[in-house]
Amino acid sequence: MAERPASPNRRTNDPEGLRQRLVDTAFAAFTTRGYHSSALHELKREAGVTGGALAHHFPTKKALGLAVIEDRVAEAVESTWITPVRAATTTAEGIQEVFTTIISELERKGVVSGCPLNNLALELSREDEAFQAAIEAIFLRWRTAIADKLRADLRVDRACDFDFDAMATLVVAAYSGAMAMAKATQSVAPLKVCGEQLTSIIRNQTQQGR
Amino acid sequence: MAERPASPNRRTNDPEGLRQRLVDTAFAAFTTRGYHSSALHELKREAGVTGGALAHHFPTKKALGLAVIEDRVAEAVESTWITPVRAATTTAEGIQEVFTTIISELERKGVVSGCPLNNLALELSREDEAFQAAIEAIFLRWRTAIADKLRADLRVDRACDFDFDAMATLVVAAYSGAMAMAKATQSVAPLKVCGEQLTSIIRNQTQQGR
DNA sequence: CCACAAACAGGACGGTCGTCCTGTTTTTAA
DNA sequence: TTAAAAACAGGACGACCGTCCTGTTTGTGG
Repeated sequence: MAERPASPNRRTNDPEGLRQRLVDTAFAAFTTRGYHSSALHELKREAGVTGGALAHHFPTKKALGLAVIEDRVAEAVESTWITPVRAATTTAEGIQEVFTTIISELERKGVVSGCPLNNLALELSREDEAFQAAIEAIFLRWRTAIADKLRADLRVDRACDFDFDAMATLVVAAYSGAMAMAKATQSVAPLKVCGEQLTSIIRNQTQQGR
Repeated sequence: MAERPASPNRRTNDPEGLRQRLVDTAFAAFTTRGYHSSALHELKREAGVTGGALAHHFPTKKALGLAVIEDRVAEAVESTWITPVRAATTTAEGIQEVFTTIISELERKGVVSGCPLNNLALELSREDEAFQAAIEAIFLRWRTAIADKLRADLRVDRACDFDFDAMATLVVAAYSGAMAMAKATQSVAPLKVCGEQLTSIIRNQTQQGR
C-alpha cells in the first residue's frame, strides 16, 4: 500500500512561474545590492527555491544575470522611459514626466538604489562579452527612442540643423549621471536639477529651430 | 658565528613608499576591475607585498578602499577636471579641453574602464557610510569648482538669472553618464557627443545672458 | 649598546560562494 | 500503462578570499 508517503508536502511543477520568481528576485537583488554582492544562497532563500531548481533553470550565475538584463532591465527601461516619452505630446514634456515620476517614486521609497541599467552596466559590461552586448543593445534602443521622438517634434514644422541623436545621447547620459550622483548622495536633488535643465534646453533649442 | 644568515635578501623598511605602492596598485585594480572583483592576494602579488605588510598598513580591505578614494580618486578628479577648468579662460573652453584630453587618452589606451569616481560610487556608496561620505565630498568639490568657474565667466559683465549650480550639476552628470555609456559600448563616441553638446549649450546660454 | 616599537615575512584558519552530483517526484509521450 | 524526460530536493565538494596570528628584521630613543 504505501499510500502516498503520508503526503507530507505535495509538489507542483511550475517551471515558468519558478523561473519568473527567480528572475524577479535576482533583478531586485542585482540592481540594489549589486551582482557580485548578491550570493546565490540568499537569492534561493528569498525566492524560496532550492539549489536543484536553481541549477536546473540557470546552470550558472552568469546565465541568471543575463536573463535579468534581457528580461527585466530591458523591460524596465521600456516601461519607465520609452513608453512615456513616446506617449507624450512633446519630447520635453515626456522627459519632464519621466523625471517627476521617478523622483516621486524614489521619495516614496526613501532610498536611491540607482538606475538598474547603469548599475549593471558599470559592474558587468567589462566582465563578459555577453553582458556587454545585452547592455549595449538596451542603451541603443533607449537613445533611438528619444531621438525618434525629437525628430517627430520638429518634423511637424520644417527641418533644421538640430542634431537629434546627439541630444538623445545627452539626455541618456545626463539621466544616468544624475542618478549616479543621486545614489552617491542619497538625494533626489541631482535628478530634479538635471530634469529641469534638460527640458529647458530642449524647449529652447526646438523653439529656436522654428 | 652566524654572520648575517647568508644575507639572502636584505630588507629595507620603507613604510611610506610601500604604502604608496599599495594604494597605487589598488587604485588601478579597483577602478578597472572593480572593488569586489579585486582580490587582496592579487593586489599583494601585483604590488610585490606580503600579507603581513598589507595587514600592517591596512587592517581591512575597507581601509584600503577608503585610502584609494580619499588619496587617489580625489586627486584624479582634481588633476583631470578641476585644475584644467580653473586654468582655462572660459568654462566652455575648459570643459572642451577636458573632454578632448580624456578622449585622446582613452583612444591611446584602447579600452574604456570608466570614471574612477563613478565606478566606485555605484559599487560602494550604498555599502558603507564612510565610502559614501568620501565619495559625496569629491562630487561636491567637483560641482562647486565648475559652478565657481561659471560664475566667474559672467561676473566679468553683469549678473543674470543663470543658474550656475544647476549647470555645474548637469555637466558632472552628463560626463559621468557619457563615460558610463562609453564603458558599456567600449567607444568614445558618447563622450565626444556630450562634450560638444555641453560646450555648445554653455556658450549659447552665457551669450544669451550678455 | 640596548631595550622597544615599528615594519615586514609567511602562512594558517574560518567562512563563504558557485558549482555539481545523486536521488526523488512530477509530467509527458507513446 | 509505462518508459523516459523534465522538474525539483538537498547537500557535498573544492576553490577562494579576507583576516589574523606568530615570528623575524629593521629602525629609534635613551
